[in-house]
Amino acid sequence: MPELPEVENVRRSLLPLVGRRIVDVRIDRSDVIEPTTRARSPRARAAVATPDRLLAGGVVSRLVRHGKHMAIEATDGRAVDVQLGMSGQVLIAPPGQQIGPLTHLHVVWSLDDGGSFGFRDPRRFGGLWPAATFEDLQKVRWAGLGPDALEIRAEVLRERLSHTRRPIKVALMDQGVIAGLGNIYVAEALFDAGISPLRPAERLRPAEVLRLAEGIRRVLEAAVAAGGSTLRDYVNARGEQGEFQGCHLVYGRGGQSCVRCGHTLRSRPIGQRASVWCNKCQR
DNA sequence: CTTATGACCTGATAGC
DNA sequence: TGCTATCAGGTCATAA
Repeated sequence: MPELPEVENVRRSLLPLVGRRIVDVRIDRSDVIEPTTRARSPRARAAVATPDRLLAGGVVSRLVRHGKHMAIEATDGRAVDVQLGMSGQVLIAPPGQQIGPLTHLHVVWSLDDGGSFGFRDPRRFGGLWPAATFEDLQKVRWAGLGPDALEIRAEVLRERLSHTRRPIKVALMDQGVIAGLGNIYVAEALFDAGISPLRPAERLRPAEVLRLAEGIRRVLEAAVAAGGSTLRDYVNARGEQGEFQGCHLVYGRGGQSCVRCGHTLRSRPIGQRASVWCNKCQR
């Protein structure tokens, strides 16, 4: 999916929404709303997927990100948690323009200035989770998330890693441990820190956790500044691609040479996910 | 409790 | 050209 840098760029490109009133919500596919309740009856589904729960009539007050989640809040308190999953996009159209036509455009919000924004998700691993208030949203949807990766502190990370023997790569992918990293940025951060993805998390030494926390922040800050990574689908709300894919030092470079030492980068699945690292630089 | 596995979806690409 | 297999930025429920 969009990982933290991509979600942050979506958030920033959506900031023109703040202060706009939502005058209409068109729902083309109600099962992207609270998709975890997909098993419910059609009647219950319809009750969950109403314009009112999707901020109809409200004025957008804030866009808040935590990890890979983004909340859209209205001045009356209502909020919607947006999760992009693997292929989700939020797209904005200025006054006088249309978002589409596009396939898999599931929800479109119309604004008081004639603009609009929409939620698109071909693969439907993402979704929208309405809440009565932002506090409810945090309680129900965000309480299980670890601290945001962009601001991770070494002492906090050390505590979070100290109770699991899973490979560090797998632990960092767990949103309950630290929120925001996915397959790309875990690989890049571990390379930056010089730590093998296979190391049991609880066995990292304090100095290594310090390097790791710094590596995570450094990589994410650079990726945010570069507009995120576009491998295939990712675009921000204005439809612009990211540039950080050109800066990947290990992700997607299995079999090529390490930019630091020249050794051939190793590549094999860890925790069911493709992983690439340098055996010499990462210990 | 922690950890592993399959399921959920579509679409792009590689190989035959 | 057209078929099938594989893979992809991520969770989630369930089983071990």
